[in-house]
Amino acid sequence: MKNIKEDEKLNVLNHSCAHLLAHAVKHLYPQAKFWVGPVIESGFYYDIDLGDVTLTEEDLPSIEKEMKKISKSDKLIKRIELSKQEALDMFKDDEYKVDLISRMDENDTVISAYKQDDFIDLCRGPHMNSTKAMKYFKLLKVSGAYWKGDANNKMLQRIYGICFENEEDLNECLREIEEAKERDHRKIGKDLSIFMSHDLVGKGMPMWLPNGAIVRKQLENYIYEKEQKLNYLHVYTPCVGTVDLYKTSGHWDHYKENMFPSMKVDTEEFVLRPMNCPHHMLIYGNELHSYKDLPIRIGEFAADFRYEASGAVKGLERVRCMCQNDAHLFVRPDQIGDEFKKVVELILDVYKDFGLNNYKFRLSLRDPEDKEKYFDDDEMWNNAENKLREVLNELGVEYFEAIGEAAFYGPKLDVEVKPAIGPEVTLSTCQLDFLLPRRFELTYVDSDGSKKTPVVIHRAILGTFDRFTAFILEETKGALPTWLSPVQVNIIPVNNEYHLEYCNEIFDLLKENNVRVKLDDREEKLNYKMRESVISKVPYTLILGDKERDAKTISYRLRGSNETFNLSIDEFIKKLSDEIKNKSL
RNA sequence: GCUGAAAUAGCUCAAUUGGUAGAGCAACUGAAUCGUAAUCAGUAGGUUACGGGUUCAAUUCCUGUUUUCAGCACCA
Repeated sequence: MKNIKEDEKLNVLNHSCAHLLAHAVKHLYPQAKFWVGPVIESGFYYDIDLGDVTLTEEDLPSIEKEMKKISKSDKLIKRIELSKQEALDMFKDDEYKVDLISRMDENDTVISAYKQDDFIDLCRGPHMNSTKAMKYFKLLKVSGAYWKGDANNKMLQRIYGICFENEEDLNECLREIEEAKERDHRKIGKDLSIFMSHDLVGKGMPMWLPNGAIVRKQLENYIYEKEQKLNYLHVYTPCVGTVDLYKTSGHWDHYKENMFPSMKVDTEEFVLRPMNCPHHMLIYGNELHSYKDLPIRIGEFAADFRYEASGAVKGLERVRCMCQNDAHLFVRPDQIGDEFKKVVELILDVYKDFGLNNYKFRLSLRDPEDKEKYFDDDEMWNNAENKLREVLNELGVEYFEAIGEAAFYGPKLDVEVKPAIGPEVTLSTCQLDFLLPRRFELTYVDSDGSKKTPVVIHRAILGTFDRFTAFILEETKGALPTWLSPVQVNIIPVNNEYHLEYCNEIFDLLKENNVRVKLDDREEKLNYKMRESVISKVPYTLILGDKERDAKTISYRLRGSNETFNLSIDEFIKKLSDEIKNKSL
C-alpha cells in the first residue's frame, strides 16, 4: 500500500480531505467541535467532539455525500494568518482550539487558519486550492479516541478516511484493504486449523490444534538446535511461583497490574507467572559459580500468563497465555559486549533463515538528563551502552536509538519487524539487567576470590511462539515453507481400485524418511481431491496412476503452480529431504 | 479498560415492518471409479452465544453477562 505520509502531494491532498470531512461534519452536526485531523500512513483521520451524538459506520455514507456536495461546489481554500490574540478571539468558544493556540509560541509561530466557504479551521497547512481537488475519497471507519491520546481524558470520535488523485488508486487501495483481511492470521488460522479459542477456556487463551502444534513444534526444534550449538542449557520450571518470589524480583511492586490475581493454597499464595526470570535466577543461584564458568545461558520454552487489557487481545498475536522462546544469560561485566554480539548474530541468523529483511533494530537507552528514573550505577550504564553501540556498529547493523526508552534496570535492544499487513511488531528482544541478579543476591567467585554480581541478559529470539506463528502465517499467507508445513506431501491416487497399493508404498517410504505425508484414499474424484489439496496449501501434491506405478516414478504438483513434474522415487525423496533439511523457503 | 459494532447448523451466509429459522459447502448413506481446483441423489444437522424482561407471539424490541471485530489506551 502507498505510504501517503511519505508522498508530499498525496499528503496535502489527504490533509485537505480531512478538512473537507470536518466541513461536512459541521454542516450535518453543527454542535461539532474539532480537535486535530492529521495525515497518517494510509489516509487521514479527524478527532471530533459531537456532544451527545454517537456516530456509527452507518452514518458515514451521509457524511461522504455532504463531502461530495462541498467538493463539487468548488470552494476556494484560503489561508489566513493570525496573531495569537486574533486566533484566540476567533476561536474563543472552542475549548479545543483554545487549548491548541494557548500552547503555541507566538514569537516564532505564525498562526494560520484555512477557510473554505463557511468553514474555518486552525491549521499549519499547506492545503489544496479548492475543495474540488478532493474527488476520490472514502471514509473507512469510525471509532473512539482519547483526547490527546491520554486514557484519563475524554473520548472523542475519530473518523478515518483516505483520498487519492484518481479513481484507480482509490479502488486499488480498497482492494488492498480487502486483501489484507484474507491475510489475517486469524482467518488463516481458522482455514488451516492452526488454532482455536473457546469461551469456556477464556479470552486470549488460544488452543493449538494438531496442525498448529506441528508448526510450533518445528519452530521449537529449530531454535532449540540453534541454542544447543551456542551452549544454552535448557530447563523446565513451573508456571506458577509464590507471591514472595515476585516480591523478591520486584515484579509484585512494578508489574502487578499485568499479572493475574494471586490464589491461596494452604499456607502458600501463588501467582501465574508473567515471565520466567525469577525462576531462572533461582536456578543460577542453586550452585556456586566460578568466573570461569560464565557466561551461563539458561533457556526455556516457557508458558507465561499476562493479564492483558481485554481490548488488546488478538488471535495468536496478543494473548494472555503465551510461550516465550526465553533465555537468561548470566555474564561478567566484561563479557557483556561479546555475549550481546552473539545474541545479535543469532537474531540475524534466524531472520536470514526466515527470509526476513524488513526490520529495524531499536536500541533503547537511558535518558542522561533523567537519571532518577534508572538503576543507579553510572559506570555500569555507560559501559554497557557503549558496548551495545560498538557491537551494532561492528556488525554493520542499522539501528536507531530511543533515548529514555530503556527499562529501569538496563538498556535494551528490540527488533521491530514490518509485517505484510498492519503496523510493526516486536519479535526479538534483548535486555540487559543490572538489578535482578542483585535482588536475588546472585554471585560468582572472581579470580581474586571475591564474590561479584553477574549481569543478566534477558533475550527472546522468536519472541513468543504464539506471535511468531501469527507473523509467519501472515507473511506466507498460510503457505508455510515445506519444513514448517503441517502436511508436506499429499498423495492422490488417480483411481482407488488400481493405484492405492502403489500409493501406500510411496506413503510408507515417505513416512520412513520422516516426511509428514497424507494419503487421500477417499472415494472421490481426482479433481475434488486436488481442489482440497490446493486450498489446504500443501507444498507437494502427488498424483499417482498407471504411468507412475509402471515406471516407478511419482508426479507432483508444486503449491502455487499448475505445472506437473515427474521424478523417480529416489530423486523425489532426495529433493524433499534436502529441502526440509535446509529449511528452504 | 474505553468508544462503537456484532454473535443464526462444523464453515460461509439468508430470514420481508415481531408471526414457530433457510441455502451452499462440510458430515453421513447410496450410486458413479474418474489423470490435475467442487459427480449425482438422499439423510441428518439449530433451546438463533448465555441469562432476564416487554408481548398473544421475540433470531427480530429492551436489559445484564460472555466472546468476537474496528479503533483508542496499554504492551518488562
